[in-house]
Amino acid sequence: MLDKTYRPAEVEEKIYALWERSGAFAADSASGAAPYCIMMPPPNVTGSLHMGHALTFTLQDILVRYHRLRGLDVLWQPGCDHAGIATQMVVERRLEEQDLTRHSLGREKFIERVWQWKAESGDTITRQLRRLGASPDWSRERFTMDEGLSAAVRKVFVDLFRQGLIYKDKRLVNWDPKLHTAISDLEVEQREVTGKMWYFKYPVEGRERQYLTVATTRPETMLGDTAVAVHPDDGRYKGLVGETCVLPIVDRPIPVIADDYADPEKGTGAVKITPGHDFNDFEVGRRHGLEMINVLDGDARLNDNAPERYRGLGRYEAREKVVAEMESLGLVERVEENLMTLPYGDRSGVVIEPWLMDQWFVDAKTLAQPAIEAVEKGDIRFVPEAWAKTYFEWMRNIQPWCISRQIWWGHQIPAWYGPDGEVFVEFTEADAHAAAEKHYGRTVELRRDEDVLDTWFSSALWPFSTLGWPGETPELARYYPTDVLVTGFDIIFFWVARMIMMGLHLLGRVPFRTVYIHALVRDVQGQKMSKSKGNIIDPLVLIDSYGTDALRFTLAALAVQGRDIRLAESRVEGYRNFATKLWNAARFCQMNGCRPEAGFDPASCRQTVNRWIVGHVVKTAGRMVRAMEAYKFNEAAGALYHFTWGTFCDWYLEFTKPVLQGGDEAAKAETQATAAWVLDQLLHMLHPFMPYITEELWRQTDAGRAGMLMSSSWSAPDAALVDTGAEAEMDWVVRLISEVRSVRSEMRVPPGAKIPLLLKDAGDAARARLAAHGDLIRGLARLSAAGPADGDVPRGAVQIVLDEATVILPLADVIDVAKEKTRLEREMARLDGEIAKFDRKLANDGFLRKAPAEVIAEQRQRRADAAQARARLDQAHQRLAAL
RNA sequence: GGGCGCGUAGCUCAGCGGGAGAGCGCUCGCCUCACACGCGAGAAGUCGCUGGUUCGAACCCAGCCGCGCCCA
Repeated sequence: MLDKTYRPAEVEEKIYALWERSGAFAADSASGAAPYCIMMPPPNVTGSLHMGHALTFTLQDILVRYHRLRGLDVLWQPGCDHAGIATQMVVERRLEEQDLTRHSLGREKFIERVWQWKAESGDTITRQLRRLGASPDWSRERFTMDEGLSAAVRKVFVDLFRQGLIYKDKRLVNWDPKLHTAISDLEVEQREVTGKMWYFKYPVEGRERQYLTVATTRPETMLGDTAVAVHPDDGRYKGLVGETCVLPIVDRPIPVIADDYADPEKGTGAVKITPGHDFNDFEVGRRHGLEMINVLDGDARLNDNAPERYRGLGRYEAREKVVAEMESLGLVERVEENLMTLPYGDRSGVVIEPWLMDQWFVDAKTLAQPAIEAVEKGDIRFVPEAWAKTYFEWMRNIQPWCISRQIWWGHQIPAWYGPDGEVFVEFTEADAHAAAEKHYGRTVELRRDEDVLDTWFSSALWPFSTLGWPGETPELARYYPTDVLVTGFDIIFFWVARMIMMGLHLLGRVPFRTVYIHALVRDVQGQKMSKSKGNIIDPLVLIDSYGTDALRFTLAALAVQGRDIRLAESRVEGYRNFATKLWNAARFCQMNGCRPEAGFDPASCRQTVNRWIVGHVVKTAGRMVRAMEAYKFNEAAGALYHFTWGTFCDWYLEFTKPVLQGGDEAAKAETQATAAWVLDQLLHMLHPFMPYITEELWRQTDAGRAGMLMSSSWSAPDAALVDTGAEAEMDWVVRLISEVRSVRSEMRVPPGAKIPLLLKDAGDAARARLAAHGDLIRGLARLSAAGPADGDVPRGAVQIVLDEATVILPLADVIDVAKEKTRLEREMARLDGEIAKFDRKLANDGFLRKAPAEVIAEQRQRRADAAQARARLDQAHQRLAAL
């Protein structure tokens, strides 16, 4: 016998172990079934489970469990990402505690420490994924730093280099002065801050007391100025173009140049140009062949290119000193408050410096072209479709991708330099030596490039490197292209776009056919969850309180396309209650001998209630399947929730009570088998959403079952099983009972009191229905008797209109005739309003001419129904008045 | 500045051309033999504003107001 409540903590661990041990997660590439593959977005090894993970992995697990049940050979490929910068930061912080730095340790020892750390705590996230009930093929787990995946990275680097798609270039990059590495544009966060705008006067050479005023938010960079630019059409400065300014403090002559970049509307219209420290200025510098002076070092301190008294100062100290000095020179015109955006490193949180240096780049523009076309042609579909726009927007304006990082943890770039700086990009060191020997005609010392690659470079290969590429493995042939990629919009650029580019370029085929983009999980106020705000909801805490299934169901029910999820704990609690409800429905079935019957055919049901519930199962299954195919998780969850609670529990199980306790053995046996079948269908349909409780119920409701629920198979029952007659009949019963209950409650009839019911003016169908379902109507409406009214209507009765019939409840003791009259009058007035509305519509010539015939017919029917009800109410009213 | 999205019941949100819905909360009544993590009944909304298209608009279009996100 099942316990009274479901206790997830006692079930989940046990069930997960059963699943995993059985091998049910594993893909079977030898099976004859069609393949279905999802690549798990690899979480950081350093990571621990947060709400975003909970959502994305829940949705993926729903998809893979659903497709397994549908009989497909499912591969959900798991693994972790080495997360270069993040992981290195964690390990460095740990070293700090022991007064060590990575430099004191040396590269090799440091890398050892990182691997050590990964071995100790790298499985935290995968352990937590197991608690979520995730069912990937763990036997195929991969790590981006695995030898196989690393070899793929080296091969891609070498190939792209030879194709000219990877190159080394001296450009301005985003330099993180705290982490001492370049980062890509995407790793830079633009934050709005209030700063100052200083207006500096630069003296014009050879013109006494004449100045050009330039505005700057970063005074310290003036030490690297190499020009002042004005707009070519700006009349104010016409005569100055070609002249020379004397850069104050530095005393360097710099030209006044004409360039469109200078905006006459902004500031003074004259702008200082620092090509070494500003992206826009860099372009201006290129156009005019300006000198590019770098005045900062890797710590963002002033270097030897600055005047001696500035050297070694931090950028902010230098700023103060420059301002002070300009002031003492009388060259500060004014200072204003200024709202501006500053670039911050997303990991370090410090202001990024544009810094001129040699870095490796991917020619993203070339790779983007086919990737854009793939989405345009529909080879890849975004769900919701709107995200394709975001994708196009970025892809069409894509910049060279800076892929080198000045850190140690990651894939070291396979490039070696000869004594004269000649570069040899090769798959191995031996190859590099061979190439160098060929080049120089002798053996030379080679120095390997110190840098490692952006982590996203290896993630971009994930959909095929995990399948054994560049080897031609059976897995690659079978599972690539994968079916769907499930992820958040925040990494469309970081990851999705790059996988598409790499997949198309290297394999000639898209990596996935569909990209499902889900929402962000926010708190109830709609705030993004973050540690600093302290509004984090820990999924593991929710799991501890309410069970994994409740959390999963909540996330699915809230996963509406195109809208962020505001997570309130009360929702999780509500779905925990739902799990308990399901549990108790199963308990009821069990207590009443409803055991699954082998070979049960729902089409063979004779009992109306059973034919009715079977039809509902069919409809629910249809809704669920359609929703799943459209990635409308909320609709699938909603359909299952409403059927389970609102139909199966609220009505069907109540309907079965008289039968199950009655003496008609045939009806009883059929009902037991049907109830068991319905529950069985429910367990299958709910399993992807609530895997633990459904699996546990599967085990407990029938000891004789052969396998596990997760490995069983399910297909939607035949649509032909819907019996519209049974539907109309039971719908009538439901309406009758609901009406009676409503009146009882309104009239304050004590819940325990049994009252008689009479049905007046009923047609044959209604009379038959009342007779057929008398037992359950009496039980659920708490009636002493229910039968047709043949004689006069008793005095002091409440009257309810039900289609053509009137339901009479003689309640002489409790009824207040005046109040009852008012109630009927209110109801009649409401119907009059409705009828008038229909009449207006039906009198409208335009409506009759242009509206579809079925809409007109429907309006006519509804008018007729309303009129009938109105007439019955009128009769009821007259009967009351006659009292 | 450019782009995207959102304003529907107290809260969180479905619905996106022909009858205003759900969950939570609230009110009333019930320990009714599966379930009080429950059962039954109910109250509650000029569907942001203004105009347009249409026989018909919460739904389509335009403008406005408010909010959010992304990119410069």
